[in-house]
Amino acid sequence: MVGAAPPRPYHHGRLREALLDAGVALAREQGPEAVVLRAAARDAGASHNAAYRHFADRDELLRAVCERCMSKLATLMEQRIAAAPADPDPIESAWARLGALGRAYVEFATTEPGWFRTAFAVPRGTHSFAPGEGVGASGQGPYDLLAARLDELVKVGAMAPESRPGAEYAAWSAVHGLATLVNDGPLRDLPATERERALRSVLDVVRHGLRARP
Amino acid sequence: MVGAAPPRPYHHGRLREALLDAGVALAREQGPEAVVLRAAARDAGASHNAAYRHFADRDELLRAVCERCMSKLATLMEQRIAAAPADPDPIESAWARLGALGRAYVEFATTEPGWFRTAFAVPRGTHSFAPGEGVGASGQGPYDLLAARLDELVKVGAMAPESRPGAEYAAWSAVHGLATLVNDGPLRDLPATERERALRSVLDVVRHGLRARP
DNA sequence: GATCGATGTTGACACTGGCAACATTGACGA
DNA sequence: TCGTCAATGTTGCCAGTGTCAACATCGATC
Repeated sequence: MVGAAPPRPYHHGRLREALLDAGVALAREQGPEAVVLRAAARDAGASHNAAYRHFADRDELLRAVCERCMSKLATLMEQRIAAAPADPDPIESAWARLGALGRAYVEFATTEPGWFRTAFAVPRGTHSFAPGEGVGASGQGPYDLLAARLDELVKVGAMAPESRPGAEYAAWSAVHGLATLVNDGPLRDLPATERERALRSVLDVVRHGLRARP
Repeated sequence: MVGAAPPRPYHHGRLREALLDAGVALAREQGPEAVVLRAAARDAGASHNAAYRHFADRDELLRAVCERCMSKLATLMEQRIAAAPADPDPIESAWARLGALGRAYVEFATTEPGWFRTAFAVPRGTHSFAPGEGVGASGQGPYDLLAARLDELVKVGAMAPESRPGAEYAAWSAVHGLATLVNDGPLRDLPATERERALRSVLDVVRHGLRARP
């Protein structure tokens, strides 16, 4: 058994990327707690401690993985907004796009629970992502995408301008709450049909809570 | 230095309670990740492994601590509901109580962030708390308290009966979402005044989203 | 061709969860 | 009275983790 294993070169070449890929894979399967330096290094084909040449500590690796997961969320939201059914009535179209955004958020939480949890597991001490981080193809993050939908609602007259300030908080909270309750929390075992009912209820309340009132 | 340390008895006597107290204290300071068997045992004045006589493993201890934290949340909600301002108009009173409930939820998340995170950090594999667990003085958990408020809204005519099914999801999600975003998530550094604005916006959308529409 | 900085490796330490074997104590029955 | 035993607590150990320090390799650059 001499020379059986082809000796890989001493230097990996793209270890940083490999560590990130491994971290993202771990996060997908088991959530943010599983993003562990030694495991990532193993999967990347390097020995532990190699990671320290690319990340100051475990938190820095985790933060980078979180940012990637946030990008994935933003990307799905972009896709679902683009695919929202168009309606002759611009008001109806605008509501449909907001609904598609909310649906995408919850869809991500249920189909990729590990990624969803990781996206929001940014280590303490780190502030939110800097501009340009955690964004989708359009360069916008989930928050930006939501704000754009709300601005559109005001523009087409679906929502009163007085209601606009603070509306992000309400819409975001409602959808984020359902997503976490279903993904992580007490509603984690809710059957799919009931989950759909819950989502409808949430979107309905947001729509009627935000809409221009006579 | 002979006989300086008063030797505590070999058997602790109430180790289970002491472990729980230590766990709750750790959770309060640093959240659920800090609920660690060895630290709890140290703080309780026993050596590691003593804990295994009372909890099968770390998850079982954590679960018991989570349940205590949920009780604390339920208790605060009960208090704030009871203290809600009464109004001659029963409809207004009912809304005030729902608002007090939502406020209490977010208040708990901001004033006791460790406990709040722990309340919802029930280990995977465990289902929600059994009936009678995680409840306040009235024997009701947060979900029960919310359902009672919504039933009351229907009863006094503030909310249409058709809107009642699924309303828990919407109300709970909205408040839970804000609480986690502010406690744990991207809004964790929101200044207090802005947080208050966000809370108002959330409560407002819930109210107008749920209310009987002409 | 020698030097040096960037990158990877090996070895060590302290911490955790968890298993096994042993120690202490109080209750209970012969 | 005394021996037995189950409940409870302890010491010792192992694997896995983050992190520091010392050493190894390699490519670019003078």
